[in-house]
Amino acid sequence: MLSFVEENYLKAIYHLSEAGKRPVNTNALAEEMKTAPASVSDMIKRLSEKRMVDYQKYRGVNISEKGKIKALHVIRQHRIWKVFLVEKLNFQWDQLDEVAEQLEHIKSPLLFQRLDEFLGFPKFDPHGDPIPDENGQLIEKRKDPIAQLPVGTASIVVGVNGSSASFLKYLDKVGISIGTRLQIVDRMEFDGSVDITIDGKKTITISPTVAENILLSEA
Amino acid sequence: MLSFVEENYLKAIYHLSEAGKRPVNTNALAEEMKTAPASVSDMIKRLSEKRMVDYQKYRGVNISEKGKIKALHVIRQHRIWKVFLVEKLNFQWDQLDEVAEQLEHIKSPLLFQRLDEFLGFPKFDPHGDPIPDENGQLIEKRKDPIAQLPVGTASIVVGVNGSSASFLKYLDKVGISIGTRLQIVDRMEFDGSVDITIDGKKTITISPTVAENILLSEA
DNA sequence: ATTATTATTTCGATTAATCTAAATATTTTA
DNA sequence: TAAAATATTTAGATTAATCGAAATAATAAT
Ligand SMILES: [Mn+2]
Ligand SMILES: [Mn+2]
Ligand SMILES: [Mn+2]
Ligand SMILES: [Mn+2]
Repeated sequence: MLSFVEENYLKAIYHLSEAGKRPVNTNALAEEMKTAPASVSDMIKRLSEKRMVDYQKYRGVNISEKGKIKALHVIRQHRIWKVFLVEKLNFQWDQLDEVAEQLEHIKSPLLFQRLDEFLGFPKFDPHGDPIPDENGQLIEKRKDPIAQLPVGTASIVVGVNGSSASFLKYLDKVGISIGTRLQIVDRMEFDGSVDITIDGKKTITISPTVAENILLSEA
Repeated sequence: MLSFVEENYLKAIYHLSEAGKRPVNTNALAEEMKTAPASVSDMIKRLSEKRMVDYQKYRGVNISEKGKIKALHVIRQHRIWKVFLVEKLNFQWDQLDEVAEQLEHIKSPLLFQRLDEFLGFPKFDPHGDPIPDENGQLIEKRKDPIAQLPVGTASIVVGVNGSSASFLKYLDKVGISIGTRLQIVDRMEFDGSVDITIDGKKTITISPTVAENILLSEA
């Protein structure tokens, strides 16, 4: 059984390695975990003994298959709780992480089974991030920024890049959130501004920066 | 900030002292916490330094005002989660404690505020135990076993003594749960068996033992 | 009032998680 | 390629939580 701390490390390693694609170095992990590099060295040794990571000193750490499954399990629980907090308890986006970071460590398969059912088996969390299934399978849909899609595209908002308060407030104001249907109606060649229609109702112009940071689903 | 373990100890001290009425001795606490008495001595010292308990060695431990408030806070959270698990996730009684023991330690005033609201500000948990308010106030209603109430009494089931699986299964079978309305229609003098009407529908006879273990509200 | 029994505390260790400072390895730069 | 800079690990402590064994205090029995 992994401790809360070990689970948090695994999750960080998973994310920093981009799902296991590249090794993670000690300082990056120390920064992510807000601990001293020395503490990271210690913890990596522990995780290595538990076969959760592959590790050769000075070479960085790679998550193992076993570790990846565990990490995805925690990520699943994290995201399911987020859905609950937003859908049922009306949490704001910026209040989510602090609580989900705690709730994700609750040990009870039954709880998550029932919670998942209660929420209608959601596939994406409130940020548009996909929820892994019980086996750690991620059905990652491609997400493309508006800026990279052709005029005429009509699709669903599945995520945003970054999460600055001012950007989220802007989205709120113009009426865009996860699940909103957008259509790209025009693109200004001179600066990349885009006209979009929101939910088939009103049409607004968004800046190139905004177009870069709103992600639409491929289908 | 108290650790999970400290919170669990405080709760145990609160319960074993019957809400602070009497001191708790080391062995009783060790048994309750399933630890060695030596560990209890250590922990009591820690809690005493934090002014959560009053302690003189060999004299037992008394919960302090500060400690009582903290304990009631944890108890509140424990019971609110139980309501959630039963009402929203359809947990059985015997599956509750393991999960609630974990969830009760989540640190987030906002979460409990919202959860309380989501559940409609429940006053009692699924076992009929009262939920303390945010200030630790307990509006404890008297609970009387059927065996001690006069014939003619009509009232609501607010709790049961004990929680053996077979007893709970029996209650389930005859259709009695927290909130069920019962009327005492007759009592056999020779053995104390009682005839009760359930929800104004069917009338059944319960044994003296059962009559001793079903608790009705005073009002 | 001793003695025996029981309860409690202290002592000394262990494990998990953390830190600072020092040592060592790797990488970069000149 | 040797020195300088950076990254990482090791060494040695600390704190929380736990334990078994030994010492001590309190209580009960003779
Ligand atoms: Mn070390
Ligand atoms: Mn976490
Ligand atoms: Mn000690
Ligand atoms: Mn607990």
